[in-house]
Amino acid sequence: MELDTRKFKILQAIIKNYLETGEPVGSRTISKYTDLNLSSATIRNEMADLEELGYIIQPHTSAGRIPSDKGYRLYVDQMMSEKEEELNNREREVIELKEFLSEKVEKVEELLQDTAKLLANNTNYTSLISTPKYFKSLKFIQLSQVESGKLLCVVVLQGNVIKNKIIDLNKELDTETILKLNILFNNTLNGLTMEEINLALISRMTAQAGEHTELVRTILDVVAQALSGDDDLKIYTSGTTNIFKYPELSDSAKASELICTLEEKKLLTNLLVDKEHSEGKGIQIYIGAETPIQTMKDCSVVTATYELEDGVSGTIGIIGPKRMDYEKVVENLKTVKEQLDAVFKK
Amino acid sequence: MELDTRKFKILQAIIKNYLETGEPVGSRTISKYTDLNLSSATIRNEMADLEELGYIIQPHTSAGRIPSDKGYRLYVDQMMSEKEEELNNREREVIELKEFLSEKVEKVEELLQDTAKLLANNTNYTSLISTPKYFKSLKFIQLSQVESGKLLCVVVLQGNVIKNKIIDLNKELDTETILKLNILFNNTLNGLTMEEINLALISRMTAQAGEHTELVRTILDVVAQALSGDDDLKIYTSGTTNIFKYPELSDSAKASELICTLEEKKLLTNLLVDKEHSEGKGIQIYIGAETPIQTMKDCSVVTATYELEDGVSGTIGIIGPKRMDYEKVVENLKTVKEQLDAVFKK
DNA sequence: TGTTAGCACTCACTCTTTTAGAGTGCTAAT
DNA sequence: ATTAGCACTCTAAAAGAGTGAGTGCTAACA
Repeated sequence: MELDTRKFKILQAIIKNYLETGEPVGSRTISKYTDLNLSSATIRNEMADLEELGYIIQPHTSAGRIPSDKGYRLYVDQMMSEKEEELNNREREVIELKEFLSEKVEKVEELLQDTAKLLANNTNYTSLISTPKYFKSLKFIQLSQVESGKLLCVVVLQGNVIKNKIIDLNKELDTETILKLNILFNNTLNGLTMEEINLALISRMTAQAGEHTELVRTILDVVAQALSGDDDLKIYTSGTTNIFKYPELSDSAKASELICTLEEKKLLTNLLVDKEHSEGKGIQIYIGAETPIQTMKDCSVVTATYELEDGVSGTIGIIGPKRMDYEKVVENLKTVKEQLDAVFKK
Repeated sequence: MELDTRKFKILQAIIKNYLETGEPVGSRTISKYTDLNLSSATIRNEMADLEELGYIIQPHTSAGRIPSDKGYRLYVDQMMSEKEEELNNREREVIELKEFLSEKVEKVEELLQDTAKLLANNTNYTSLISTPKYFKSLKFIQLSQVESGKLLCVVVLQGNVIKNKIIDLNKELDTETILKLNILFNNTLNGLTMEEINLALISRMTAQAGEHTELVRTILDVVAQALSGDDDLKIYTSGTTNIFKYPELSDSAKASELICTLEEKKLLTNLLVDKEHSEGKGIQIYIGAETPIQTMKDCSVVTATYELEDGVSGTIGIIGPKRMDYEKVVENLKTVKEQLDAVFKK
């Protein structure tokens, strides 16, 4: 049995209607509100076929049909039109966003949090956003003695991201030595990435350091830590409570589980890696069981990746019920993505 | 009508029982499970009095009684015994905590987050913790040129808290000038607090700066920002979903409202200031409507303040239903507070 | 005078039954 | 191939009945 044009149309109508109303849709509704001019009985036959094909589901015998995961999949892959009429509204949104975002480019964290909040408010779903994985290369390093026995080590990375650490010295250092170390580090490592700092370089440095070999090693550790940027990955969420707007998610058990997942940010990293379901343009859609996070199997997740430069990127995402307004969400994500790209490039 | 010993005992029995069971408690229960040897009828009479006095409430005509806010207040103020037997258990807990905490003193943020998690797990309520308001005085300042036209400004505060900012210069600076500025700032401002940096000092500095007056001003702004520490106040929450364990909080509307409040960390700052209900030892208990946050009027909140040094402190708190196990919560908070004090003093 | 037994009464809860409505599947006619 | 018609299914909401915990009041008692 194949999906002919009529079945396709009917399926589309069912899904559209369900997305709008959130109620299972019956044959009569489709019969009335499509231009197919078919009686409900005919629709019923087709629906039975569609169910057999796995695109729709009957919650119980005497209910209408709702889309299955497979149905949704088909919808987002083939049915979601990018309506041109909506561009108008969209354009307005873009501008608002721009104004909103450009106010405070300073504090990246705050910017991201606000962006998440904006997204959550706009869509009425839960949003999440991860800090970008910045900076691959070293730009500048500054060592200075804060007080006796304490060496302040400031590392500036490409993209003007700054890390610092105070190192406890076991002996005193004179100003001259510190100056020398500063020059040594900056001359040797400037512009290099984690990978480019190899053993050859390191041994050259330790050789030059003379009696301060140990210290150089310690400082290199700090640099490594900074470059790895492991501990920088932060994930912000917003609009958690929006899930209560959707009865299918808001019973105590499910809500609790979901909110728990959102609180344990670490669990969310899975969402930020997988690119399997990417559909060009850096938008990924996970429907139901497709999501890499078990607890979200009753949700859909849409993510987008914003980029600063090659390979330096973060992720924004929306989590909502499977019957979310995918078009709106994708629109919003695209807009925000563009805005973020723009802001960071500046 | 006064609260004689018998009424006191009965009230205590009612509250204890209610805290344990979570069910309204009836006269028969009290009659059986106290050593007063009174019939249920007598208890009923007393209960009627206690209700008139405002200590207990009847949810509906044919239900037992539950404590009112006033009743809880009396309980935490006068009935909560610090049972010595519990000290044993407590001692064990302390040690566990110590091991747990001493692992990672490095990353304060992580430490606090983990502490919050620990508290939430231990108590089965929601926990919150605020970063300490550090550092009042300036320890060290370091200016250095990262690349042409960009000046890196690192400010180290008492307590080794580090802030940095990159300043865009409108003109080039030579190494000598930067050195001079470094010396100027460190000599003039070292060890001073926000308040001590007065206009006299500032004008002296700008005078000495010569053509770089404007730059000095900019740097002073950075210093001021760092010293104010406004943007440092962070609040972490954990165990949000624990509220679902308490039916009186977990209906959709209330839970949503609560979680929303917890998400909007800014709203929580109110909890961290007010000291009105402090009961020695830095433990504050807010019952129901007493809390400064409207949305928590069905909860009780217990907070403790941990201190680094005079006036430098943060707050830990527990949010739960009014029928929370106050003794346990207070124990836990005390323990954690002590641990944090110890860790930070080290 | 304080305490108690006894009893009628209240009210939330649970369980069952009823009803209404939406929607289906099947059959026979077109 | 499509449709009208009808019996059937199932949910959700409403209505009703029974249960039990707990009360308030009264009258008797020590």
